[in-house]
Amino acid sequence: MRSDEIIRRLRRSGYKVTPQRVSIIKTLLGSREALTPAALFQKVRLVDPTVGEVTVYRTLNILSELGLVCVVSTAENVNGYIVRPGGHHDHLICSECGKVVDFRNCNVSELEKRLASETGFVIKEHRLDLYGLCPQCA
Amino acid sequence: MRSDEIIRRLRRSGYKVTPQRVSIIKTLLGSREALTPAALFQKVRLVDPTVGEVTVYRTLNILSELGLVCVVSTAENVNGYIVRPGGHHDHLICSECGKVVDFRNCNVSELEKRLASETGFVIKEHRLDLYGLCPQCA
DNA sequence: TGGTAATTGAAAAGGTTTTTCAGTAAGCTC
DNA sequence: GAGCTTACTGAAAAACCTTTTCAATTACCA
Repeated sequence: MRSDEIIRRLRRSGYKVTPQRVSIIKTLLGSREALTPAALFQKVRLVDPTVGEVTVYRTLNILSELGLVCVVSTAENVNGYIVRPGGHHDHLICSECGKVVDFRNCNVSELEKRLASETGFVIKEHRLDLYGLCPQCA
Repeated sequence: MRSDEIIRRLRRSGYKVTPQRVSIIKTLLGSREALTPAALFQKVRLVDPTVGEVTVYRTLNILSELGLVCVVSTAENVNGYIVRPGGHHDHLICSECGKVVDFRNCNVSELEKRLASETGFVIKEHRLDLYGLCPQCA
């Protein structure tokens, strides 16, 4: 997803496009790894010192509400945010360096069907995180 | 998993078995749903008023370290703890009432193989959470 | 170019989790 | 069992993380 797509979505949903929000979105897009609010704030402040930490939180909440970012739980019980690519996807996470790779076609629909009939649940969505070591850390 | 198994594991790892820890473990075992530290504290205090909130946190950290409980991220960005049944398992979570059902035989090993060869990752474990509505809430 | 309502940063407030500390108790040794 | 040692406890304080408040500012529509 590119920054102008995200910005368009923001505007379309009635939010104003401020320079602070643009800086935050671009910084988030520029990072391959999930960023905690604090880490994102540190990075943004280098590019645009006018951005306050509160605005980082507020912007992440908006992006999260709009489904434009998703939350990754890291090892230390801290939530990291990464930009969500279009459509459903899952994560492959390096336990060592924290790198996150998205993937699709996870194909758990068969499992969903089986569980639905066994438990009576109506299954709507899922989240699959695979943990391991990336090529660099392995 | 039964409370005496957990208690044995605690003792074997060099931790003392105190009445407070026993109360916390039994309360956690008695709940089918994941409990936040605060919710667990409320429940424990009914049974055993000598247990302080700090001890709940400390005990959860120990159980987590020993792999005896696992963390479930709930909708509101709050962490809930549930006792981990022996071996690997995944979760089926009701978005409405928060009920968590464990299941096994999730069979993502084929997917793991494919991703390993595509990305070069060494995959060690995974976590699969399915979200939907339980029979009561549907 | 105004006007208006949302947005901003800073400070304060609100929550959650951890640390500190003096007193207590589990569990080992005899 | 009794004594000893070391870990554990609750309460308060501290440390974090996140949200709310508020006056000033600014995006964006007409």
